[in-house]
Parts: sequence; structure tokens; C-alpha cells
Amino acid sequence: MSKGNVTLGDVAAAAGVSVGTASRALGAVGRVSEATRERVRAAAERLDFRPDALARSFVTGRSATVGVLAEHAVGLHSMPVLVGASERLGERGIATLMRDAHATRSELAEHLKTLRARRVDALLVVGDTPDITEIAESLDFPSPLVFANIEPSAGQRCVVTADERQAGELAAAHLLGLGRRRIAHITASAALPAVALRAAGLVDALSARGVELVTGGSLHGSYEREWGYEATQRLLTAREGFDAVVAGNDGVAGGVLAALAEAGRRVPDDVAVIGHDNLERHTARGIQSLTSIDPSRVDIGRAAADAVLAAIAGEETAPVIRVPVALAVGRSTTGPTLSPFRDIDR
Amino acid sequence: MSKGNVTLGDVAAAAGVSVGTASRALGAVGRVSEATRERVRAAAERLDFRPDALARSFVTGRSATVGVLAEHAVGLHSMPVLVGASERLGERGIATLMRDAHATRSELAEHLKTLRARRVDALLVVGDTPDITEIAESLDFPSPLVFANIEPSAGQRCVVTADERQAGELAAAHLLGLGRRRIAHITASAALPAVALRAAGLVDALSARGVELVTGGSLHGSYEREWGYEATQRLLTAREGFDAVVAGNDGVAGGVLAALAEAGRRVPDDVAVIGHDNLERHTARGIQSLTSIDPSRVDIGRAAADAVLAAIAGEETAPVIRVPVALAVGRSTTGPTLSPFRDIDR
DNA sequence: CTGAAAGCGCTTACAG
DNA sequence: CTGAAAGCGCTTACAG
Repeated sequence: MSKGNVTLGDVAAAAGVSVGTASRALGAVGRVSEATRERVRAAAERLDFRPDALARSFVTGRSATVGVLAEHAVGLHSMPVLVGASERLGERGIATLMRDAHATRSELAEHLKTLRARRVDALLVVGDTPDITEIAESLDFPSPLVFANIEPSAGQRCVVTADERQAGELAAAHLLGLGRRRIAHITASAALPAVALRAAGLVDALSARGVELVTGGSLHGSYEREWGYEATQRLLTAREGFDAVVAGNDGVAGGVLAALAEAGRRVPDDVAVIGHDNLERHTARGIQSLTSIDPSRVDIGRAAADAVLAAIAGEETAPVIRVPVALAVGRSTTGPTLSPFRDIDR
Repeated sequence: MSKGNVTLGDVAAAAGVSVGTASRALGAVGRVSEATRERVRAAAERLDFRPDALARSFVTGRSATVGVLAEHAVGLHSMPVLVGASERLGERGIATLMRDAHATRSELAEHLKTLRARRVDALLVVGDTPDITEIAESLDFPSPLVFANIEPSAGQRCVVTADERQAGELAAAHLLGLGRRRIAHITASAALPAVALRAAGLVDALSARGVELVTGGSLHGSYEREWGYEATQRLLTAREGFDAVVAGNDGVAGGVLAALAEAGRRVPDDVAVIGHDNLERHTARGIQSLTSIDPSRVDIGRAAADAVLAAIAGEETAPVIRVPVALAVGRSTTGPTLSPFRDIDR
């Protein structure tokens, strides 16, 4: 009690069996009579026996640790994923060893070597990295790889990410439900897979109701606020009639709102606006001003942890796991009209 | 290469020495001739030898893992601390095992037992927990304890947290620098240590310049937006002349702004407002609207990790480590006047 | 300075 | 079904 922890030998002695038998009685491998199993269990219980995790890891080769490669870990996109995953893994007694993924190929290779020496049971990659799959293969990295927070590309066995198509669908359903029919989509480069998926979800859901985007397609630019501003001005100048804008993210939505305000268009009365990322979730100041798609990144982290656990257990995992997104409804679509102070004051 | 990793035995064989000698040559313990040390090192280098961490942990008893007890891990106050700490520890090859600190005493005791069985090298407690020091003592928990994100109380050896006094001082300096002299302080309960420290920092820094709070002292209520609203209305009703408000947090500041707007007071022209927490950091939409104290929680996490590393190394650590806060200057103190749309649109 | 050996606490074939 | 033994890869007194 005071010093040395109780060991399997103590339990075996207390139960009157050998350590080998005690181990089998407590573990899953090997046959033991029910009677001795009970006796050993009772002894273990009585002594509050906790097997030394280090010894067990040493002999089994499972470290109960997973490596985590994180792109910009302290950013708002990664943090909730990392914490959600760590929490879920921690519940299962799995530790995490985090390394920065913002690194050169040789640095990444070095990280992987360290993690292999650590005998991590799996590697979770959060965000974008240069060719980690390829590097892992070239190093003969022995643990399963799980990816989170990226769009899947070739070579990845298991990717956990947001349901980007659904994001577009939710936006469409919400706006259609509000009676909007002349909808514009101002978003980032079509070369980004997530952008393409969201656009497809939006367009398809609108088509199903016989509606198409006012400009005939998405307006592709960047994720910058300026792009939202500029694209909206273009729409206004072109006298394109529109009663709703789906923005690529909350920053772009900000630019849209600014342009609308300058032009004297009321939100949501004249134009409803939807963002993406729901940054307001983090400020939590009470009233939601911008309607926005919330990617539930903590849930992505948890789902990624579940995928990691499955991979460790040797179970087959789906190649792509899409985590549902949610729509955070705010005043930019449902009113009352956005107005001075009431919007900065919370 | 293909299968079994290179082991110390391989290195020893390559260098023509025994494993024991190889171990001494690579490690710090025991004397070895410089010649053989070099030979062993060369062999290790050539074979790209990485000692099996599990074997090493097993024999040394150090797991290279620290337990983390987190109060509301996925919250905005904890996440940056957790990620900052994990990242720093990861750089040093230390893994983290996270458990929820929002638990009953017996659950916490159970967590600690698990962590002891895991042989964690230290325990990092983030946020508030019921009596963890006491529980650890009653369990004879063998690893050092480090606390982050709480105000120190009796019994804690090492606490890493924000410099709360400095928060008050920064607010004072900023407002005085802007020529404000009639300053109100609307904050939460004086029973909260952080509140008391911030108030003390504010009052002392003002006193040094011959200024005192308009109401003769801080107005203590809660951290709720409503309190900010109500307290401001009281000030207005009492015809208390004031040209600045320091709010307990950004939520309270929101209430203050709402009340001022309703009363037709311009911000910052008539009244400057400072918040605390700088939630806008997370939305990062471009222009800072609310001036606010930013507690730099990622830095708290990093500093906590450093304290953990020191504790593991057996070094003496300071009982309280205060991490500097910063002032994020926004339009609520420096203008231009907060106005419609321009403030929600970014 | 170096080698041979014991040992960390567990798991798991291998005999009985 | 159970016990005795080997072994996981390293570190570290202990002899030489």
C-alpha cells in the first residue's frame, strides 16, 4: 500500500495459484476453471489489483498510446477535433502523443520514426499534411492510420470528416423553407474538394425543388471576407435579383453583409445570408446573429477516436466516415432585421 | 528493416560489445571508455537504432505519459490550455492521457487509480476540481501535481494561471492613456479570487494616478450579460457620470453595450468599454470591435507543460506561475464609433 | 572499463 | 485445468 503497488504475484499468492494461472484467470486468453477464476477475481478485487500498464504494454507490444499529427493544432479548426478525440480516447485509457504536422517531409519522417519507437497503436492525422500516407509506407510504419478534418484522397484507408454535401443540403432546405427562391452561392475555389461537395449538395437539393442558383452556378473566389464583399457588389451591380446568399464561410458572409448594408438591403428581409463554420458558437454571447453551418468538430474528433479504436481492435472501418453537420439558425435568415448595436452587443 | 526493429542487441553485436556496455555507452549512467562509446554510437547511428520506449519505460518506471484532468475539456476556456500543453509535451516525447475532471470524488479517485496504474509521470489538472490534492494524498498518488487555469488555494504545490492583477492594470493604463478618468468596474462576485485580483490591479493602477472608480468601488454581480445590462442602467439612472466601463468578461461587456446603446450613449465617444476573455480572437473576422483582455490560454498551457517537465525532472518549481495577459485593442475604446452592420458584418 | 547476470511485471506457449 | 518457464528489450548493480 505505502510503497510497492500490488502485483499479479500478490494476487496469485492470495488466491493460492501461480502467476500464470492468475494471469489467465484475469485475462481473456487460456482456459481456467470457473472456480479458480472466481477465486482469483475475488483476490484481485480484495487487493484492488491494477495490472502495471507498463509491464503489460511491454509484453503485449501495445502502448495504449496513439500518435497525433496535427496541422496548426492551436487553431480553431483543429482544437475541437483534437480535444474531442483525446477525451474519447482517454475514456478508453488511450493516451495521445501529439506532434506538429506543419513540417517538412523529413521532419515528418523523423516524427514517424519517434512514434514507431514509441510503439504507438495507431496514428491520427488531423488536417492537411504533405503525403503522410506515402511517408508512412516508405518507412514501413506498422500502425494503422486514421485521418480527420480533410477530404479523402487516394491512398487513405480511413478518413473522418464533416458531411460537406449535407452542409449544402441544409442550407438549401432552410432557405427554401423560408420561401427564398433566388439564391446565390459565394464560395471559395472549386478546386477545393469540400467546396465542390457543398456546392453539389446545395445545387442538387435546389434542383430537386426545381430551383437553380441565380447566376446559374456558384461564384468561386476565396475564403476571404473581401471576396464576399466583392462578389455581392457584382451581383448588385449586375442587377441580379436575389433574396438569399449562401456564403463559403463566416468570413465571406461578413463581406456579403457589409456589401448589403452599404447598398441599403435589409437582412434578412431583402436578403437572407448563411455562413459556414458557425464561429459564433465559440463566442456564445447569447443571440445568434449569423445563420451558419456548424461542422460539430468535437464530434468529428470523437468519431475519429472511435475509428482509431476500431482500427486498433483490428476491425474493418469504413473508408470515409461523414459526420453530420448542423444548422445554427440566426437572425441573418429568420430576423428580426439586423440592426445597430443589437448585433455587436452580444 | 522489414520486420523486427533494430534492438540494442543488434547495436552491441555491430560494435562488438555486450548489451550492457552498449546501454552504458548510449546512456548517461556508468563509465565507458571514450573509444567504445564512439564505436557504439557509430553503430547505433548506422543502424538507425531507436530504443524501444516500452521496454525502457518498463525498466525505468517512467511512462513518458502525463495524466490530464480537465474540467469541461471541450469548452473554450480549457481547449487552448489543453492543446498548448499537449503540443509542448509532445515536442518532448511526452504523451497525455486525458480524463474528465467534472466528476464525483469517487470517480476522481478511480481516475487517479487508473492513472497510477498507468504510471503517469505527472498529473496536470486544468480548471476546477473537487479537492484533487486531497484525493491524491489520500491515495498516496506518487506523481507530481501541476494545476492550470485556476487561482491557487492551499495545498497546491504548483499552479500556472493568468496574471489577473495585470489584467486590471492593463485596462487601467489603456483607459488612462485615452484620457478617461471616470471609470466604472462591473464584474462578477468578489468571492471569486480572479475577480478580486483583477479589481485590485485596476484599483491600484488607477490610484497610482490619483484616480478612483466612479462608484467608489467595483460593482459585483455575475458573469452574465444581464448583469452588465442591469448595472449599466443603474449607473445611468443614478446619473453617475462615467466615461469608461471595465467589464468582468465579454458577456458582461455585451450587456453594458446594450444598455449604453438604448440610452443613446456613443461608444467609445461617450463611454469606452473593455471586456475580458477576448472571444473575438476565435472568430478572427478582421476588425476587433470590443477591446478586451486576452488571457493567452495557449501560453498558459505551454507554461503548464514546462512546469510539468520541470516537476518530472525533479526540479523545484515556483508555487505560482503567472502568465502575462495581453490587451486586444478594438473599436469599443479607440473608435470609430460602433455603428450598424459594420460591427456584425465581420 | 567491460561482461555476465539479474530483474522490471506481465503474458503465453509448453508440458504435465 | 494448472504450473513452471521462457521471454519481451532494456538498465543497472555486481564481479572481474
